[in-house]
Amino acid sequence: MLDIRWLRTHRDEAIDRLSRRFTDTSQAQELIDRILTLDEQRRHLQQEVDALRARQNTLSRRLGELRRSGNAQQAEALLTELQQLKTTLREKEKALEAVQADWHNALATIPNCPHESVPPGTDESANQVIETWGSLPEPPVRLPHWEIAQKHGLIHFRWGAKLAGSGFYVLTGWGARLQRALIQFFLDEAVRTGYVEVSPPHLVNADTGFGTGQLPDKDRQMYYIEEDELYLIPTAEVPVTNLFRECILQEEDLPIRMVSYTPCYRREAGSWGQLTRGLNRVHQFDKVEIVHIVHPDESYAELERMCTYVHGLLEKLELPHRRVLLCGGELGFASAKTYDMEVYAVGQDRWLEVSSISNFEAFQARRMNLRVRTGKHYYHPHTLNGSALALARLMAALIENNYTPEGIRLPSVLHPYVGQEILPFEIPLPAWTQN
RNA sequence: GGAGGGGUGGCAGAGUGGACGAAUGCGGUGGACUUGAAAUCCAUUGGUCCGCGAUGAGCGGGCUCGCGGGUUCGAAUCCCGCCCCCUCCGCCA
Repeated sequence: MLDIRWLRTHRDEAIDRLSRRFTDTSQAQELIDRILTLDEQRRHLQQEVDALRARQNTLSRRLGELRRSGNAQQAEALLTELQQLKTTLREKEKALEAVQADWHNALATIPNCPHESVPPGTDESANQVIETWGSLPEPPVRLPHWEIAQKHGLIHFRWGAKLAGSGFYVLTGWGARLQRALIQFFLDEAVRTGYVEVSPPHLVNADTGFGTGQLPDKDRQMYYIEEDELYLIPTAEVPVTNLFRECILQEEDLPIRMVSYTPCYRREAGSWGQLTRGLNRVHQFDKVEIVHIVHPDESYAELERMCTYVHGLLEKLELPHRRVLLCGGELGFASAKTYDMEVYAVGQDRWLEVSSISNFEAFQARRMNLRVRTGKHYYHPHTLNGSALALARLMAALIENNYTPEGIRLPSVLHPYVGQEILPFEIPLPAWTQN
């Protein structure tokens, strides 16, 4: 949620920054001018209603006094006046209520203003590759992970489809073992770095979905359980950030740095095709997420620190990767600035997004009503989060880049976690796994 | 799922239709006393929206006693629905 008071005095700046998300300024201008108009109306009606209520309060109190002093005649006259006042008040209140609803709805559906360093643009082509690490392997054979994994019993795609439908998969044998090792490795790294580990519910209510900005924006992208009015989390960001919804923190509580492993559930409505084969786009994947809450002056330095941390993980995994600055149109609804970390997957000859690191500034804190107290004053802290890291695609890259006829070679950092230096192919799974 | 009890300010805890934004205690802040501290005394102490004011201090008004609706001139208080917590029963990893 943007700050309405800031919008009142910074209309042009807001339009300028918001325009980075669109093809031209007109869309941003419409959004901003609509909320400013509604805000005018709202404040005007509020004043009228407040005045009527003040009068009602005064007269009601007087009526009580008259009754007590036994002045029945004057009391009757006052009662008639108050009954009329009540009618007009109800009409005004209704009008105010309607405008307030529009006002809230309009404000809640405006995306965050991109930071000034965010390039304008509406699609991938406007993204900027900031930095690339590692050299791209050039193996004699390039195989996509779904072929390798299927043939050698790491992943069973048909089973996934059978159990839940397309876009689901079942890990088997060494595939399942690799995933478990990666989760453990990422959590250990984070805890060693000083993060506090959090393991939250995978189902959340609508207030929680609203707090981080998934609702109402991403309504159709989340799985919804109607009977209990609960959403399956699309990322740990949602429950972990919302731990602080409706909270007042002390300044010494900051910075808060949390890490959380959860599965992520995403409907991915409308996505299909060659680019979504195998593990590239699935309805459920595992992810270790880091969530930070920091002082507003610190948030952009913190964003860089998070990127450095994620880069460190990828380096330990010996994967070629690059950092991409997203353009305005590619930003998520709540984000002011986002870097993606992409890993090169040689079998597909493609860069796969394995981490998305964002600064939401005060956008989420405002939605959640999260504040920090300093003496008599309050401010909204900045929230950030990033994947560290997302597993399905990372496994895809590990499998493709480290494929040998004997098995999948593992980076040394994973050896203790897997108990192997290689995911060997010569130990076959039982025949029934081919069902 | 069933039965019962409960949800009031930072905390504890009164309040069952009007003088209640809310007694009292604790805590916090400022001050007096003191070399300093403790004790004591005095004052002050929630959030939010709107207006005036300089985006400050301050002043005025509205809303806020789990949440939403209703009754009433007037609701913390009465009625209805929902949520959460506790106890017992049932079910269950």
